[in-house]
Amino acid sequence: MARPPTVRAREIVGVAREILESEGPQALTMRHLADRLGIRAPSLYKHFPHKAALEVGIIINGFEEAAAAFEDAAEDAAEPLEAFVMTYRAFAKAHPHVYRLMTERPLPRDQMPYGLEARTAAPLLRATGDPARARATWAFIHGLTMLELNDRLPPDRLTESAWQIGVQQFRSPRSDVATPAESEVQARTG
Amino acid sequence: MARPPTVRAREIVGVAREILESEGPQALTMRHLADRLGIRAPSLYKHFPHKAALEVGIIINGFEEAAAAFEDAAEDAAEPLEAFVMTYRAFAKAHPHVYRLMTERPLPRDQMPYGLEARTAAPLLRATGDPARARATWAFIHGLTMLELNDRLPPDRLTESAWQIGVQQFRSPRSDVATPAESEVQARTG
DNA sequence: GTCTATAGTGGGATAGAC
DNA sequence: GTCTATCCCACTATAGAC
Repeated sequence: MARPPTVRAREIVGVAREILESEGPQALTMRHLADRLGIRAPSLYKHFPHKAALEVGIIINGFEEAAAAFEDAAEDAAEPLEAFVMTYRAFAKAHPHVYRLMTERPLPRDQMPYGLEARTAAPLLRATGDPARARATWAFIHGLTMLELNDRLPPDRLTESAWQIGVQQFRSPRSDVATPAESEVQARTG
Repeated sequence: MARPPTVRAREIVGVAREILESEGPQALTMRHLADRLGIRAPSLYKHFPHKAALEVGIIINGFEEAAAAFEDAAEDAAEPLEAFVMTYRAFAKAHPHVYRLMTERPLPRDQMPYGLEARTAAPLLRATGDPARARATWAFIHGLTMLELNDRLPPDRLTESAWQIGVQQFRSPRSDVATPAESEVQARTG
């Protein structure tokens, strides 16, 4: 949020996130949220100009939690990429609807605390060593995560193998093939 | 579809897909579709029991088009994986809303023509050589595709590098690290 | 910060006549 | 296969009083 949210706004975001996580996005209506809070729907508009602002609050909340989890996982990890992937998968599985909100639309960067995106991306950046490589690795992780969350894959054992293969491939740069043009170092990885 | 669709049903699906592609999912309403067809909304229910059945028609339509494109791309390709990725990206970019419909929910396999899923998956399976490897590769391609479609990545040059790195990694199995347990051969890759 | 009341819009789906 | 008429649902948002 551009301006720091009030205590009450934070409470409302918390309840909104609970509704989203436990009942799904269709259930996150202004009426339902108000019911849960014991107030009337129109009162919510004193705290948030529109529903989208409320969702931005949930997104920020999710990023803060994810960033902390990724940082914890990176501490003293013998295999940083494995540790990251495990934590990432666990976060998405535990909060599928929040995860979708965080990844399915353009990030509202102008309404987010400065540095939060970079902080969340930092552990993977360190584990991969290069911003472009980090993005490719993230794409793999995100892709398999979404296919799992959306129940899109046949229920077989291949998915676990795919996770292993992907981590294996991205763990460190290949030494047996010529590498493409070195990508410039850049902090922002998203 | 379980039963072969009538000619009229096919026409309706075609128009529905046009609406979806050109105006987005919110625009795909029974009323709007009926307007385009010059009929009334209730009449649509003589052709489809509910809106979901109409969407299944669009999904099948999309798979048939994608499968044909992938097969064309695989013919005489010196670099099968590069060729596949180029075609896949182009399909998703040309039909973003159809692509989302095809990947964002469980496949309605029982309502689809037999073999269509496998046929669509075959070119990537051949390019990667192994079902589990194919799934990992697909996850990377799908992940980066979705992040691009959803405008989720910062507008920098890293994304093109990420595409290159991913293709490089998955082009052939690594020879410089020990491989994990060999995954069993299985045709169904999704 | 909360309320009541309500405007305005949109959606999916059905009954029954022709 | 199409129609008319209609039901019932849901939503965001605003005005104005307390």
